[in-house]
Amino acid sequence: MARFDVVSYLREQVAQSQDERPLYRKLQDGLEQAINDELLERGAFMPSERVLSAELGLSRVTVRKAIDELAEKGYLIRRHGSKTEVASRVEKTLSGLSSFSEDIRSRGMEPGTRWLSKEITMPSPSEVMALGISPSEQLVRLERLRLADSTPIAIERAAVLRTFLPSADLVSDSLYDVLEQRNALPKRALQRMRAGVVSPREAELLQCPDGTPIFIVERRCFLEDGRIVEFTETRYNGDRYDFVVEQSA
Amino acid sequence: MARFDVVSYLREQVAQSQDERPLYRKLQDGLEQAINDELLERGAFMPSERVLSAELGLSRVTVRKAIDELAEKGYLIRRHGSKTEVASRVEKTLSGLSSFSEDIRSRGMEPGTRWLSKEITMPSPSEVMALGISPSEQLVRLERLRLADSTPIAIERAAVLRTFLPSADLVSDSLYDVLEQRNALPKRALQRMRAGVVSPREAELLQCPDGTPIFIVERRCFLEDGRIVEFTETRYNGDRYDFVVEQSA
DNA sequence: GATTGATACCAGAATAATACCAGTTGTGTC
DNA sequence: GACACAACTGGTATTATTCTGGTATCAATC
Repeated sequence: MARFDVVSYLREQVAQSQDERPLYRKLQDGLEQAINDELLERGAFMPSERVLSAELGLSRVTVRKAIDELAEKGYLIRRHGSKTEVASRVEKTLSGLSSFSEDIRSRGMEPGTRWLSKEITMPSPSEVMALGISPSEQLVRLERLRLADSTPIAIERAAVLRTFLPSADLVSDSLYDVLEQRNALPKRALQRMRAGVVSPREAELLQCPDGTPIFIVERRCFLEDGRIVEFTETRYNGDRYDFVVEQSA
Repeated sequence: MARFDVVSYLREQVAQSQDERPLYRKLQDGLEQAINDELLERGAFMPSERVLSAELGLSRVTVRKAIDELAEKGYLIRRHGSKTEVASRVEKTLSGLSSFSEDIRSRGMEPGTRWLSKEITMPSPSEVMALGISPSEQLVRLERLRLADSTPIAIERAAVLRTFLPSADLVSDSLYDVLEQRNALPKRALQRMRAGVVSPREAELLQCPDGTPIFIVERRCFLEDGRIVEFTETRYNGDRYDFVVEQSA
């Protein structure tokens, strides 16, 4: 997109005065919108901070803050001495399915993770059923604790076929980043939600009392061609977590 | 939402003098209502305390107390030096949530219903909040047991505004049939799902043991013009019921 | 004690303007 | 093409002001 167009688009976004957002937030939201709507194309370069600052009538500090936030979220790529580039991939994998981290952040809390184990191992009976494999076929299992404001909130156990993930060591932070690099990013998911009661091990990991209700989410992720990639079970402390969904007729 | 709109809406809420609620509670309830009805959108920023105090004619202590209470409940996010933000429970848009009867039938079981009560009555505190009515305004409450193959599986409690349903006797089988006849068929719903533990009364009705996990679904149904019609809470026996939904990119 | 008001002060965020440093890109010359 | 230099870029820092939430105090009323 030509600079002229981007800048006037952003100028409109920032000029909106009927709401209480800080200026950097208006610019951030405007940029994010421009990227999502492909007014700012993937791989394109942004006007420089100084140009945006001058053209939008904002201080460079304000412009930088907006850009930094989007870089943090993966929308933009920052390189010292070089113009900022629109990332060629956007984080979202499945529409309407936000990541745990996004979800926790949206509740005003800080997300965190603690790895419990990453191994190649034999599948459990439910993993055999879910992934449709033989009981003697090994898989990669990733188990971690999910935190919100440093409080354990969920135990997540992901089982991934070795076809798509040969080694557990490939995953440092995000499983989906690795799957994407390997052209195995899921396009469809089935989620099953139910309630349960905390087990002694879970009670210890989640630091909650016996009898605490558990919100259990099983997720099966599929490629476009229908092959299953991953089976993940997440067990949330039911006293601390809920799901909100929207439905329209 | 524009500050002007928020402030005049809240001014109306606070001006209600027909009840005994303290001022901070009126403001708190008004804010909660505005958030639930999405007049105050998730992720939006509030006017500052000082602006609200001046515009609503309340002391800042009063405004702060209302906001603090909502922040404590997770509706608002407080950040020192920065305006208060409406928490965004990231809402997932899901397809495939079907009616109870359809769902049970698709599992090869026969759905059934047993009415526990149909009455015009005073609202509970959560119904007051959910429907945005005054505590002295009566509503229609319909309580029934949901069966699968004659086994009790859920307790459903629906509260409907008398604007849309003047009498409980109008409902013989399906609430939605009646609402449709009265041109009040909901077009949109928000559902909140969480886990809990069965109460003694529920254990008796659902014929399940103490400690059984409960899958709780709260549903708020809206007309096309945004007005709320109904607030329903359904408590499912977690050992017998789960939800399966599909999502795609 | 709870509610509510008025006022004062503190700490942090948002924003602006300016200066300087380090890295990249563009341009001109050989 | 290689190289030097200028211009541009992002990165960091400083000073300053204003607005924000956070805390405290005194006071009146129910």
